[in-house]
Order: sequence, then C-alpha cells, then structure tokens
Amino acid sequence: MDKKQQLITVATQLFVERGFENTPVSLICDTAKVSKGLVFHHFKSKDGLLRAIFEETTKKVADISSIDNINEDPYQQLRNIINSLFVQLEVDKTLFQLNLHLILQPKTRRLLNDLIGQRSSYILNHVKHIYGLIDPENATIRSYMFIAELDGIALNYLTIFEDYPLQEIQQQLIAKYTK
Amino acid sequence: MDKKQQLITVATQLFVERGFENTPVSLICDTAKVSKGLVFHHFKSKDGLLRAIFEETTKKVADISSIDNINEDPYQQLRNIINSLFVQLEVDKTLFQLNLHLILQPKTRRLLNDLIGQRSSYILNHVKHIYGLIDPENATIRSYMFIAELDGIALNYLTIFEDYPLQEIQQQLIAKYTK
DNA sequence: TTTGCAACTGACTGATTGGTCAGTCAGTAA
DNA sequence: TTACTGACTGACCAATCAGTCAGTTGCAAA
Repeated sequence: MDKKQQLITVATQLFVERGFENTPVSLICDTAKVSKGLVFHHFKSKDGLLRAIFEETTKKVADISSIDNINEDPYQQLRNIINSLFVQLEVDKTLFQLNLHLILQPKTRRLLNDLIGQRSSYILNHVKHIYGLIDPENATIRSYMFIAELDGIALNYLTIFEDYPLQEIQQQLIAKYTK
Repeated sequence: MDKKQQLITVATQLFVERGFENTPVSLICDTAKVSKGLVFHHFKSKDGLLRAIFEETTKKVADISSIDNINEDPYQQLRNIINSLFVQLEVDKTLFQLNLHLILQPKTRRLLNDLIGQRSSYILNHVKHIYGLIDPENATIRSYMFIAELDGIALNYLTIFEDYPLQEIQQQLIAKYTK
C-alpha cells in the first residue's frame, strides 16, 4: 500500500469531518497507521499536506466543465455543466464541503489563494465562452449569474438545508436552460 | 466603555481576519485591552463568546427579510429582499464572511447548529409565503431557487471572485423579479 | 461605615500542538 | 559484499492554548 496516498485519503476524510485546524497531524497518522515523521518527510509541513489534497481535488472541479463540447449547441453545453455538477455533488459530497470550508477559512484561504484564483478564473472563462455563443453582449454578467446560481445550490445543499430537493431543482434548472 | 461589548466587537473583527480556531483568547484580550479572565467571566468559554457573536449577527440577517411588507405586491417584496441583501452585503461585508466561515467549519457548525437551523427555516418560510402569492403550486421549489441565487451571489462576491460586478448583478436581478 | 457582590485582573497550569532529528530498514547498483 | 538511497519510525521539544483561581477594585444598598 502506498503510504503517501493513504495519508492524503485519510487526511481528506478527517479534514472534512473535523476541519483543518481541528485535525492534529498525530490523529491523521494514528488513523492511517503511519508514523508522524512520514507526513513531514513527504509533505514538509501540515500546510504542504493540505496543498497536496487541494491540488488533487482541483482535477475533479476541472472535470465538471472540461467535457468535450466541440460542435455542441451552447445550451446543451450549459446543461452538461449542470448535470455534471449534480452528479459530482452527490458522488463527492464531502469533497465539496471540504472545498467550501477551505475557501472560507481565512488561514487556509491565504494558503491556497493562488490555486483558488486559477480555478475560479478557469471556470469563469469557460462559461463566458459558452455565453459568447448565446448573448455576446452580456456574456460576462450572465456567466457570473450562472455560476452564482450553481454555487448557491451547492452551498445550500451541502451546508444549510436538510432535506434539500436536489432532483427537483436539477429539473427546474435544465428546463430553464433549454432555449 | 462597556468591556463586554468591546470584547464582542474586537473578537468579531479578529474572527473575520484570522478565523475562529486561529484566534487565541489572549490575542482578543490584548487587542481589546482587557484581561483574559474577563472573557471567561462574561462568556464562560471561548465557544460561549462565539455564540454571543452569532446571536448578535442573527438579528441583522432577520432584518433583511423582516421589512414590513403588508399590502405590498409580492414581486415588490422580493425586490425588497434583494435590495436589502445588497445593501447589507456592502455595509457588513466582513460579518457575512464570518457567517459563512462559521457555517462551513465543522466544529463551529456543530456548536451553532441550532441557531443556523432556526435562521434558515425562518428565511425559507418567509420567501415561501411570498411565492404563495405568486405561484402557490411551486412555492417551495421556487423559494429554494430564489435563496440559492442570492446565497451564490453573496458567496462569489465575498470569497471567490475579485472585482465582482455587484451593481450590475443587482440590476439584472431586479429586472428579473419585475413581473 | 460596613457589607456584599459583580466586574475585573494576571500569574499560573495541564494538555496539546507542529515540527525535529537521530537512527532503522529494505532495496538496489557497482 | 559494500555503499548508498529514500521511505519510515517514534521519542522528544519548544511553543501555544483554553481555562482556573485567588485576589483586587469600585459601587450601591443597608
């Protein structure tokens, strides 16, 4: 078993359950059945471990918008993004929670600032490109509103409301983004 | 000067800047020029101080949706909510950031769970009531989507994007919710 | 004045933390 | 065999933390 990957897996789970600040390195190592020194050997610091985790999850975010959409109707492209998001929301619920938590926590936000900036501008540009085909004049503002709508749903589903009617909302959205 | 209120003010500011877990009680007291024991005298624990802060901010959230709307057009009521939110977003930017951070941090989320639940169901019911006048059959789902849209905008403005076009988005929203 | 009580202080403690470091061990190339 | 490497260990340390407590102060009621 690869102990480095094991550390990433265990730490991700613990960070989701307890938060980054509230998860001692010793707990990660006990859970992963690995010595404490190994974390610092592989990742240099606790912060380094966090960055490694965040870089891993960045790939999954990219997947949501990077579906090959060449020659597709732009509305279909928007619907693809919506559907991918809803699938990922249910599959990787905890990972999304962790992402939000890391972005909102001032210390981790600072630590991951560059990665977060890259991520968000990547998504913005991707959506802008699609809206360029629909409504070029208002592409920017419509992209911001499209992203806000999806982020708001994710936020409410993951952390605010219990019994969130995710499927119904997905249907409504798909209907809304069908020309 | 009321030292208890002084503690709440200073702690709020520091929690926004550094996060709850990363703000030692000693730092709060040094900044507020107050002895450490006083925190435990007034609030019993660091967690108690946090709850006191969160209860204070709950009032501000309630204000957004509690404008007296009797006899108003339901669309006007929705526009009132939108406008109040945008005003508050700019006036109390840091307070909103703190709220999101506390909700997303697993430990503080658990600590404030009851208050968060009260808050969100209060808002949901308020919006539901308005949509009951517009589209009774879909009042629930449309309320969830209305709230998600606003929450998403707040989230993106406060923590994701720099240079967020808040005014333009407000105009778009107002236009959208004008029957 | 005396009594009583809440506000307030700051030195102190026990527990926990991230990080270090000297050294072990398995594998591999010469 | 020898020399070397990088994964791995766990005892250890300095620093930091939330919370305690014995005592002081200021004020209001009797």
